Parts: sequence; structure tokens; C-alpha cells
Amino acid sequence: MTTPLEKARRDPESMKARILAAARRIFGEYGFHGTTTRMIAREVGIDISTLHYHWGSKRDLYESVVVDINKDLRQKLAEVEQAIHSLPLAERLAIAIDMTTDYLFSHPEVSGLILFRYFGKTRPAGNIDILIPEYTADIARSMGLTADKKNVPPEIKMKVLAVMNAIHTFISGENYFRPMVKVERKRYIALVKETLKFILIPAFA
Amino acid sequence: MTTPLEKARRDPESMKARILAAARRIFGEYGFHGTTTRMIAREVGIDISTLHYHWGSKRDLYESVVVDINKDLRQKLAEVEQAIHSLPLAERLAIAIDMTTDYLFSHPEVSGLILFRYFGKTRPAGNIDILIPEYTADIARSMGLTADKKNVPPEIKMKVLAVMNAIHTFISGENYFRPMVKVERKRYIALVKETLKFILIPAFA
DNA sequence: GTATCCATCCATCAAATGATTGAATCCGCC
DNA sequence: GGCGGATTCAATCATTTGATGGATGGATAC
Repeated sequence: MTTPLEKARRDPESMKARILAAARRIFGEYGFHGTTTRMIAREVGIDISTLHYHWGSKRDLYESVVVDINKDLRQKLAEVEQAIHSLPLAERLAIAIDMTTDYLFSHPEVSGLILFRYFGKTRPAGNIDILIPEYTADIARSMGLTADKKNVPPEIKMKVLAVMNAIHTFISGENYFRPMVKVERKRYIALVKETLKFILIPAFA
Repeated sequence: MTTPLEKARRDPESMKARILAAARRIFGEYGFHGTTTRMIAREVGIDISTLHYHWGSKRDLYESVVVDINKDLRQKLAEVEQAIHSLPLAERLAIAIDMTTDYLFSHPEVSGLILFRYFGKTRPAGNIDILIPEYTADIARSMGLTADKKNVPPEIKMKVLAVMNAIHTFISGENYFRPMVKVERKRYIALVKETLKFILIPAFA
């Protein structure tokens, strides 16, 4: 059986895909409760009934967005790993930071969605969300923190989480932080990379 | 003129204060749009009209919560500064991390509220939120990063932001992260401190 | 040509939600 | 006791919001 998400990912021109793309952006900015199906439909230029026709309930659409975004991110992380796998650790980290931040700055809804899921609850409380495959293990290995991907100890997982969070917060918080430091977008992106390297490289390399 | 917030802060037994406390918790967990006035009223055990009587609109209450929380946090940071101001840098950092995380773990709504404000938009878009006094400058000085509190350069502000974000994410993300690392609450708190020190001390000391 | 299926929109619904009104009730004070 | 303001609640409103039903158009199959 092909799910709506699979169809949408196969054909980016399709209505399903256009709705999904708009939903990613808006859920990423406003979160689940801050987003209305009408906002998404308006963004696409369609009626809400068309949205429901393609994706079912708002929650269904949201869950598809979460899965979609996690697929993208996982693939990107694999790419990064490919690019760095044979370099010395400090360099590995620097390049991984550059690549990851570039990717996320061009898809900020990814960071937004992930942070919303980490820090906020959604109503109704029921079925505690979708199973998201963890990639802490992959990142841990990629950073040379563990050999055994199956059994990553808590301390290592926490370090990986700290790294991922540090990146996401700067991406998703741009609207708040950039006025605080009073710089243009390009400069902000450079500052983010610089700051992340300043903090992360001494700790891990 | 005394604002409702001032009254509430003066008398923690008052209805105003009880509503404010419940609002902090629930806004901190669910964000602005995920929270309904009925949720807050139910938590306090009162009617919604009583809530509106004391605090005006939902947005008014939310803004009071934000101001309230920022007052608390600013005061806590002053306390921390007092406790560490004459110590060597590495020690200063370690103690600041301990004190701050302890405080935030006992008031997780503070981290929740702050992160929601950083990363999410609220509708309607209008009046781009309340003026929150920045304390990046104070923290920067406290960390020995700058002498001039008036003119903190962007790179320094970014470093301070990274530090604060690192802490808040672990606090507010506990519900998500703790199942990931599979530890009890006490152990999680210890892990957070340990991880923060591992990452931050080498960078700054 | 017409039957069938897919996609889309208009109209509408029911529930949730923010907010108000007006009638009690409480409480200090004369 | 009783006056008067402050507080609380039940009832109700208007709007927003998630969702659906039914009609319409268009492509494709037969």
C-alpha cells in the first residue's frame, strides 16, 4: 500500500506535495496548535476540504509532516557522514557543522518542527506521538564517540543531544536572536557557525 | 498605579497569584495557542469569568506571565552572580551551571515559556511581543567575556545565547529526552549538569 | 456517448474557545 | 444589622476552527 506521504514524496508537483510543503512551513513556524488548516489551505490557494480530502485530519497531516521531515533530516545526516568519514575529528566536526547549518538554514521548518516536538505538548494528550527513529546513535558514531551503535550509553546520547539542540536553536530562533545581535542574515549565519565551532570543537576534539 | 502583576507578586495567596501560577505552568507546557483559558481556570478550580475578571484577555495574562517569569529569572541570575563573582572562571562556570539548572528544574515552566517565545510565532502577528530586558550583557560580564556592559559585541552575545539555550533545552525537553536516554529523573538532572560542564567549560575556561 | 473515478469547491455543521453580562455572594466597615 | 464595593459563578454570545456532504468539472475507460 502506498501512503499519501509516499505519493507526495514521489511527485513534488502534486497537490498532496504542495499541501505537505505548505504544512511543513506553517507547522514549523506556529506549531501544531498555532496552525489552522485554513492557514495551510490559504497558503496553497485551495479550499480546506481539498486539504482534508488529501490528508485526512489535521493531526494526520501533522504526523505526515513530522515523518517527512525526519526522513529528510536522516538522509541529510547520512550525506554529512559520507563527506566527513575519513577526516580527523576536529575537521570532521567543523565540516559537519557547516553542512548541517547550511541545510537547516535553507529548511528552517525542520528545526522548528523538531523543537516544537521536543518542548511542547499537544492536546489531546493521547497516543504519545509518532515513533521517530533516533539518530543519536548514528551521530555518536560519526563523531567517534562510540563504536557500538546498538548500545550507546546515556552520557554519549546527552552529548549528541546537546550538539543537535545547539544547532536547531540558532536556526529556529533566528527571528528572535538576530535582532538581539543586530546583524544581517548572512552575518548571522556566519556567526552561528563560528559560535558552534567555538563551543563544540574544544569539548570533543 | 499598581498593575495586576505587582499585586499578584506581592500576595502569593491571592486569586490573582494563583491564576498566574497556573498560567505559568500551562503556558509553559502547551504554549500560547495550545493553552485555553478553560485549562487554566480548571487547574485553579474557578470559572473562566473569574480569570478574565482578574487578568483581562488571554493575551494580557500571557504577557503578564512572560514578564513575571523574566523577573524571576533575572533575579535568580543576580543571585548566581553574587555567589560566583570572585571565583576563578572554570569554577564560576561549574557553579553557575549547578545553580541555574537546579533552579530551572524546579521551575521548568520558565524554560518552556522562554523557548516557546524564541522559536514559535503567535497569531495575530501584530505588536511584536513585549519588550524583554536582555540579560545577555549581565551574563557576558559574569562569565568574564566583556568588561563593557553597554556594548557587547555580537560574537559574545551569541556565545551567551548558546549557553542559555543549552540549559533551557535540557530542562524543557526532559519529557522527550529522558525516555531517550532511559534514566530516572535524579540521574537525568545529574547527566544534564555533567553534559553542560563537559561542553561549556573547555570552550570558555 | 456515457459511466466511472478523481479532484475541487461551496455551503454548512458541531464543537471549542475567548469573552461578556447580570445575578448572586462574600467581606470589611460604619 | 446593613451598606457598598469586590469577587465569583452560571448562562450566554460571537467567532474560530476542524470537519463533512453534496454538487460540479474533467479526465479516462468502455
